[in-house]
Amino acid sequence: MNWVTEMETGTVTTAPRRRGRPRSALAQKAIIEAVLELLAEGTSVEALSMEAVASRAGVGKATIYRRWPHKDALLFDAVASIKEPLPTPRGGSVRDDLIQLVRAAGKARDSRTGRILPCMIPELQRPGHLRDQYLGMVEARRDVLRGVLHRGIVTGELRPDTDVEIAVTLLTAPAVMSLLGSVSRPEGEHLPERIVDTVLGGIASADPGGRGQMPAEPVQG
Amino acid sequence: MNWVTEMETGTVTTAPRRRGRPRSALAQKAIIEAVLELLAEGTSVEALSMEAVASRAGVGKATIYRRWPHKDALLFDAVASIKEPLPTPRGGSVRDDLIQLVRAAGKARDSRTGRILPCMIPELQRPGHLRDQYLGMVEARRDVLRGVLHRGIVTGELRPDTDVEIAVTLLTAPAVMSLLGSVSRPEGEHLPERIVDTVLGGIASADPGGRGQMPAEPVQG
Amino acid sequence: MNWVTEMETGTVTTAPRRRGRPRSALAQKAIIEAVLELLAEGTSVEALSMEAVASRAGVGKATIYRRWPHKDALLFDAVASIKEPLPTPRGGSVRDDLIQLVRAAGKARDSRTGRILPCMIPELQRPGHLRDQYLGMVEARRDVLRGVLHRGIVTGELRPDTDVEIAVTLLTAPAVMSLLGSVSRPEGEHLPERIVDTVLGGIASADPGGRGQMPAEPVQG
Amino acid sequence: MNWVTEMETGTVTTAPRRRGRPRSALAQKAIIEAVLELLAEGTSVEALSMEAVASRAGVGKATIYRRWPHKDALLFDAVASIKEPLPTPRGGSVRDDLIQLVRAAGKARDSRTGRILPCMIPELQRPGHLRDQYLGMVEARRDVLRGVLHRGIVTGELRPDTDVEIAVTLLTAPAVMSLLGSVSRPEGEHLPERIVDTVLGGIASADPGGRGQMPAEPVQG
DNA sequence: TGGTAATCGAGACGGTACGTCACGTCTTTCG
DNA sequence: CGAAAGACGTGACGTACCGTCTCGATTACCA
Repeated sequence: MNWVTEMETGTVTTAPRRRGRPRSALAQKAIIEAVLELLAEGTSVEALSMEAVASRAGVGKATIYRRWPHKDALLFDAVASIKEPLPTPRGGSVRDDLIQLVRAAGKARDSRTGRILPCMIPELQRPGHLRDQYLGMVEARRDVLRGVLHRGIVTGELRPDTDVEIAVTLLTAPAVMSLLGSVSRPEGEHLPERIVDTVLGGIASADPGGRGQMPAEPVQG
Repeated sequence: MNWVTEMETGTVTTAPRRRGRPRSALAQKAIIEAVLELLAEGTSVEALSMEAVASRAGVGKATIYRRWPHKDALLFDAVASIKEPLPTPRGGSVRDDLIQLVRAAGKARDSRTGRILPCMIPELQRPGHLRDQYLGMVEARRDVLRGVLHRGIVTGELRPDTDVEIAVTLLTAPAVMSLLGSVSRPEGEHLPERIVDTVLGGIASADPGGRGQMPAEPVQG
Repeated sequence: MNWVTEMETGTVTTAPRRRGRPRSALAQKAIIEAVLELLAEGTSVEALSMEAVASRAGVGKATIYRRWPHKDALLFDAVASIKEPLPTPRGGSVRDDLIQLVRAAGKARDSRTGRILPCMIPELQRPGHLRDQYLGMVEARRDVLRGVLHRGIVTGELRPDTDVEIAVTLLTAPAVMSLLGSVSRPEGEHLPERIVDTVLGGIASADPGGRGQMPAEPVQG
Repeated sequence: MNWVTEMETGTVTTAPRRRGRPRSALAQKAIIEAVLELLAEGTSVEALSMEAVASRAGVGKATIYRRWPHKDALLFDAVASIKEPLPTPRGGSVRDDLIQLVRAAGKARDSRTGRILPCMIPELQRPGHLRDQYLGMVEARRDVLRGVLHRGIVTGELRPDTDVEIAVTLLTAPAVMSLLGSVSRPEGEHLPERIVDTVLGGIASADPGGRGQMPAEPVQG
């Protein structure tokens, strides 16, 4: 899942137990924690220096580079370490499950997490480890959502012609908006409920002359 | 609107014409263009060096720093310079207008623009010039969307209890997704139409037992 | 004698009177004066900037470069401008003439002059305009000294086997020392007289066994 | 004695051995050597850039600035490092000792040394480390000369009324002249012998009417 | 229990980019 | 048309980090 465990996790049985002094688990944790502290304090990814991390963690620079090959790798692990566990829908009504998932996703805008995640976005533009692993994490969450939607179609709670991908995108929208941080977002009570209900019910009038539900004709941009 | 025009725009009537050799408009343009080229080539914000910009633009470093005080300022102006003009809805049916706006927003994922915009996201987390100006630009676009939605409520095309802020968020989501770049996005033909129609019509069945439209009871996380 | 006069001195009669605004003689003087002020204030040649000169003189940089091609050229002219006129011996006794010349040379350690001249020394190491012109000025002064010494040999005031070149060097010594500025120098009343009398009379005892006047034998280092 | 040893020399007994990787003695030497090479190649102090030094020495700029705070400091240490050891007179006749000392001083005009030393002269005008330390080195050499002259007075080889300070200045002059480099200097065989003998014996005729030894009357400039 | 070996904090290493300043030239407007 | 003002491309300044490399000191294990 990350650089450190990759290199430390071997076959369970063999466990060749590298000779010499083992690596300090405290140092490991202190380094990750130092990165998160600095990012949460408003240090930009650009301005975050390995030297500052080492100093804040009370650790030598070599101790960091022994574990992570690059600054990017450390950053990714640090960000990955704050991920909440994958939510599992309770299996009640589709509406209840969606509300639960949207609420869980909305937690991502919590104080520290919400300030840290956006730092990684530019790194996701170019192909590479960070992008692939980050994408995997995001897709896992979206798959949970897809599962609930497909179940809703099967149970008849959702219309059979439901555009699942579009629906996933819409239900994820508020969490994604919170990543941007600076745009105004809907607020108030029962936000997850309002979102889910809007997606479920739509906003068009029941019948304003046939418009809204069926496209009158394709519109060219 | 940006650092350069701020310092060059004086009282409209007087135009005192600063003494000495005027700043070269060619250099100005070459610098911005060099930044955009480098970003589009995959250079990360972190790796984008003023020295590379100067070299690419065929310009001295001092010529850059004479115009922008920081790398951030230059980056913001460069990104701001590629903004498309604010779209104006044609004023047909609400559905048509929304499709037009979503399509216009989707154009942001065009080759160069789409690769450049995400670079600025981390800069938007901390208060400052970049955040405020970027926010202003984004809100202007969202206001256009709000206007169309309110008109729909008045004309009866949209339900009177429509949650406008939620709807704005849902309709903006796909464009934002494409900015993030790394998550899977819905694809295929007539994407703007599908998005708008999903938001307009919802996904819930007409009546699977009263669920979907009205919450049975508030759900606690 | 310097860059400016070379290019400005024409035939007296013709005086073609160049068109346009004549060059300001005030600017010329202000520039030289600014250089001397800055050097006397302790600004090293290395730290002395054309920008500072222009600012101090209340002059544009181009006005300087229109007159002198390089910083070195300006520096040389500035230093040359403080040279006292060539001394002419009165033609009395050789001793009196030497004292007069030594005293005139000693004046070079006057406050401002003494602080400025040493700045040029490193520039004299490499061939070039500065070196050649400076060398010419120095040699002119030494030639006056040589003339007096040769006259002394003719009149019998000096010994016929006098090593003129060595004597010139010795008589110039104190002035040269004052260029170094930091070494301890002889002080007290009647310094020129003491120097000349020491060179004239030597320091060896009249007869401590033949030593001192005539070498007992050549000594190898 | 210089910046580096100052900071590395601790209490002789304890030698606390600073933590971390020790500074490379090779880099130290390479840097000094690079400065001397560049100066000897004719690079002026003004034109000598730290970047060129680092490049020539195959060293990072930080490695230089870790050891010397300023360009001046590095220059001084570089120049100080080429100082020949203090000469010790053999203790023969005063004449022999003086010739030995003058010859030793004359060696300073050897190829590289002679081209490097004059670079420092302007730095000696303003108070500061360079001036003080340079002054100390020069005075040590002059003290050796003073010692020989005083011994000569005691042994009777020199006249009891010898003006020691003037004599020191005269005997040092030729070496100083050679440092200045651009003025014409006496040349030929047995130069140290000719200088010493001229100073010892003077140049005045034995008796051209009482002049030369005793001033007829004080002369005012 | 005493080697052996990899770890630790510390910090120097060769580089690269930063943002500033001065060079000598060029291009404006004003007098 | 010259003078001032000041922008131009160039390149060095001294600083800060990068990722690597020694240091002496500190742990574990294995013999």
